[in-house]
Amino acid sequence: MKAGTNISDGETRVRLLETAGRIFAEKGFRGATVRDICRAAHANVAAVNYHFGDKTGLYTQALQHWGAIAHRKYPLEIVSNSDSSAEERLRLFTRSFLLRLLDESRPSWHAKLMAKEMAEPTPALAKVVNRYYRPVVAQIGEIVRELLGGKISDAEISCTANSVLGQCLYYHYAKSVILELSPAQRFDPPEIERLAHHIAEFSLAALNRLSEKKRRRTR
Amino acid sequence: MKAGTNISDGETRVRLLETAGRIFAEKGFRGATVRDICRAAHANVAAVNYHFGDKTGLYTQALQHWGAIAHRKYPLEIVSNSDSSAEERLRLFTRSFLLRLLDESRPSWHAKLMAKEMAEPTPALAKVVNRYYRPVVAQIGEIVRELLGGKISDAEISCTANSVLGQCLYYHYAKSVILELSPAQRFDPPEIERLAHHIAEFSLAALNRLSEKKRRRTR
DNA sequence: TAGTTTGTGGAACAGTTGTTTCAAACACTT
DNA sequence: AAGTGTTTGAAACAACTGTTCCACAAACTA
Repeated sequence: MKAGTNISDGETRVRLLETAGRIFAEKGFRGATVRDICRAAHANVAAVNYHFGDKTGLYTQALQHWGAIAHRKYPLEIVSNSDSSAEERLRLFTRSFLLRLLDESRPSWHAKLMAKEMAEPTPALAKVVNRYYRPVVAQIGEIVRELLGGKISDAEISCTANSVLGQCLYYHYAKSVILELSPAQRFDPPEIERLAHHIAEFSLAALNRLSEKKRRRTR
Repeated sequence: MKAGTNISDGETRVRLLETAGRIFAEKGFRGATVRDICRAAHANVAAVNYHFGDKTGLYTQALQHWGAIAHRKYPLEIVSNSDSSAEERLRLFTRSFLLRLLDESRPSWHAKLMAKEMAEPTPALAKVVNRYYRPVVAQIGEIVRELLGGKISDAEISCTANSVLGQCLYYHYAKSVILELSPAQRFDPPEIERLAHHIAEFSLAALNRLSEKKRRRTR
């Protein structure tokens, strides 16, 4: 019988899930081998196929596993349910988003897995994007809409949200290049704070200017 | 004897170089197999090791080959030697940079290879970054410095340049995710034009606002 | 033309990959 | 304790990987 129906599936299953998240995040889907993962998880090679059917099954479930953890650890409500102004929520957003992406100290592998998915999509992309990335985009979209004010087309909102997201994600996926260009660059928490602050202020400056322009035009 | 010293190395060499660029750009270094490349280039498997030593040799030389082509095709001088204002040069920059990244019609694989390098660095990263990406960063850095005005720290310049670069590159490396989120999104030349325009206006709004603020503060 | 270098083609090699097999060990019910 | 289904472990499989070998053709030199 295939596993997966039982709730408490032993512990090798979760051990594999946890370890797979780390290794997939490090080496990508193709780069990570089943044997690597199993060795790190102190499990037999056959365990992957027994518990998850095949490698892609393990990948998909690891993605969801860590997605749920990230969801619990960095809940979006902190930003969206806040009573703060839109400006302050944007600052909160860039800060928490960048922390998710760059903080090495805590096991925030879901963000790294997502980044790998972006670079080299697998069939699991659609599900993960809709479940975990769409809310993030929706959230920054709302903030941007509020800051721009007035009635703006969805295309414009989308572009502007992308501008904020792009600034944040750049530090993650171009990290190695940035380090090559300026080896002095650090990515410790205070530096992350500084980068998040800059992105927020840059974006707020743009948004304020653009909304002013819009108001002046409609006057 | 190893090849490479002779200038006209037959034609299978260049055929491999050209084909390898395309396939490495599509599948990345690990994903692309020597057999794939050789089949597409109508060459024997042994040809790779004969002409380039090994797979990484082919990769490195393909990277440089297409780097040189991109350098010839989209010369930076168009932007930096222009007599236009800094504003106009920023618009030119985002437009030409985004075209390099997204235009599918012409074989601009160097940008795609660079993006793959960013996601999963190989030992060839350092050379390629210093030769082809550093000038790009330097250029946008200069434009930003001029637009911000006054004396600004290098760290600040760097952050701001990254903000512009990040906005552009997002559309390239998150392309599949963007398509999943909004399938109606197109990436044809007029749409690229629109995106480039948005990025330029967003960034200019931010830069103008920030330089105003700076001026007010130092007054 | 004879001899040497240079390039090519097909086959094979050694290593790694995901996956499967099957017997032994385990947990759990009756 | 016997019998049940479930999980593990070591080995092997088949396919694929980069790479090498070697015979042969083509091009050039003397």
